[in-house]
Amino acid sequence: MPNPRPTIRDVARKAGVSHQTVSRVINGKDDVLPETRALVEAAIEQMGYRPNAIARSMARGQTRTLACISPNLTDFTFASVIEGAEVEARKHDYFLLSSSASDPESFRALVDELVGHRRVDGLIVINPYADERYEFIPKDFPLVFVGASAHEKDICSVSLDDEKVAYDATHHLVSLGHTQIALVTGPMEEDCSRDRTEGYRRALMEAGLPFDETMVIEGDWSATSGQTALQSFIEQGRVPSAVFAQNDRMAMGIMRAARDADIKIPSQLAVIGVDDMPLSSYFDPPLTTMQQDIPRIGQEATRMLLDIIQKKNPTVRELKLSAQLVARRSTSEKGGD
Amino acid sequence: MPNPRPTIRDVARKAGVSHQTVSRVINGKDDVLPETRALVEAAIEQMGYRPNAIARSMARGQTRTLACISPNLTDFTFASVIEGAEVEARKHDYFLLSSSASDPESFRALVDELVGHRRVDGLIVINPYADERYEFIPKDFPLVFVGASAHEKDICSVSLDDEKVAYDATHHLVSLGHTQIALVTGPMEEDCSRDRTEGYRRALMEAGLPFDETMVIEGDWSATSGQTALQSFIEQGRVPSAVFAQNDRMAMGIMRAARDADIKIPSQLAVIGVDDMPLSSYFDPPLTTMQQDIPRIGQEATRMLLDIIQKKNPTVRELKLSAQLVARRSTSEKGGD
DNA sequence: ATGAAAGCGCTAACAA
DNA sequence: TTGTTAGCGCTTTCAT
Repeated sequence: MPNPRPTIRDVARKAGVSHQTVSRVINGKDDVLPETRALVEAAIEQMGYRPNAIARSMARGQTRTLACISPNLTDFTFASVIEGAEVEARKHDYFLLSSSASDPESFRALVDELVGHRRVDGLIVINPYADERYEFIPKDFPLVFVGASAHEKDICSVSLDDEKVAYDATHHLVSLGHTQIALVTGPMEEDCSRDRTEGYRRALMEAGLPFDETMVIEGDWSATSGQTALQSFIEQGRVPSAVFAQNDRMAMGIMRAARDADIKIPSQLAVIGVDDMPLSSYFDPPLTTMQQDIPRIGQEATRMLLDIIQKKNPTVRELKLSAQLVARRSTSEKGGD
Repeated sequence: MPNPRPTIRDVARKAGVSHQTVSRVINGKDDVLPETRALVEAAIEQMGYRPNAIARSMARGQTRTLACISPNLTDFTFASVIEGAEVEARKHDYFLLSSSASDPESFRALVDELVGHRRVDGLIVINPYADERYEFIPKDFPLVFVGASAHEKDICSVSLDDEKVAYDATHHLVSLGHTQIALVTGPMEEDCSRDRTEGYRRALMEAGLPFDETMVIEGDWSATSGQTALQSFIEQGRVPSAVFAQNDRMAMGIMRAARDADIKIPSQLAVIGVDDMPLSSYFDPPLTTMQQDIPRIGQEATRMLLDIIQKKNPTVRELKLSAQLVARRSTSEKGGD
């Protein structure tokens, strides 16, 4: 750049007004004479003036930036939440700073930088109870949880209605006549996994089926863990007729293990997952799953957060979204694709 | 919060020194007497003082924030680049603001906010030539391209060596004895697709095989487009013995179409992709692909950008990374998984 | 409707 | 080594 960027004062000088008037113009205040405004706008145009966001933040005492901390940025579910949150933030003229923190310590450091140094106006935390990170969450700051409802009653949250989703998934298997329904869970330290297990249990109960602990295997959301889970059933010689995997990736691992063991899906083993990730319909066979509107979760979280920041005291403080059954061929030959 | 956050001056008053001395302490300058430092640090501790990042940005004239604009945040490839970039940025005490712009107009608006308003110190643009967005890229600003090398010679870039990757992939098929090798490309308006097509052509040439335009179908990176592509070959009754899909998602669609048409993979049709996305090894059969280290791309881009911002002159201005063949069973029964 | 003055919380240049 | 004086570029009173 040849000469430094013009400031509000440079524009003022050129337009022959005070810098305050320029400020009024760029902020769209209506108490400026049309001709004065035109004068200022011409000067702005000629000099290529652009307001400096940092200076504005400084003077206004707010950054117009939100942060979203997630265990990682690549998991499709997290990325979708972030994208939904980002789009909504931009709609309200906010930016979203998304960062990943894979462990409590890096989470702590991140929060320290982001919130401690007042770099953002609000914080969205995805999977707050994934590990010990919740200890480092600043409760006296605009905050929204995603993926788990808050244990503390005054904290806002947006999540999937995990119990209901699991109930519906299990019920789908029950309604197809299955009585040997296995469950592969996420890490049991996550509320989400426990809630989904609870929904599974309720569906069995209602169907008059026993809840058999040996039919439940804990996974870690990865395809590999699903594969391992089914393999262990196979080794024990007690292959169920259906499996409810608490997410699609594990369902994919289960289908892989079934293929390797020549178990036909769905005739010998029905499989249902949760998420409806992009390629679920391309699996072989296409995967039946509980489809959730993930970007919406991010969107709602951002809305809530902005309400809190603007002191509007959100009407809903705990939002639970539902998921829809998408029946494909992994549970019935008649399923769609 | 009870009383407002303490400022550098509050701390100074309490410690009985000037605010400047406090500034020196929090910035780790060494020209402070140990006892003075201790005094100040005690005051900081007692008052719970934390420096304000915005004020620092204001005074220093830099934000310590970088931006990365991508077509979207959910595509695994993009998300991986972003994650790699973010991790590297944090390592250097910078933040990364990642935003998505699906079309040129929203790209323009985003750049205007980010760069025009000086909200960030540098910019990484993923897929700059995806559409007309390159017109809106500010060339007089610290900038790094990802996914395509720059047409203008003074712009830095990090990308995959697309020509070579495609050459290697095609060569793999040739070496397996295939002579009817089809190609499914990404959008031909993207350099990446053209370069990969070029590599495909070169491998054929070297093998003495003709480059047949009718064996090339343009896709859009989606699984659906891969599926459609193979279906159209099938309809024409000219199914090739092998297909090189320019990414894994399209390869997945191809495998799906083959399954639907009872074409056996790899015996009747060999398939190879590019990326090695997380579930590639879970496809049926596991997909042979060209594996790239995507986070590394983001990492290198950030490094380059920081070089530009700090020293103004990166040693390498155009970095092309390579990819490795991962042979699985979609090209040969003997492949791994 | 417009301007003047005061600050937001910090860093930088210079002085002591 | 430490303190003083100026800003950074803007918004926000409060006058006029």
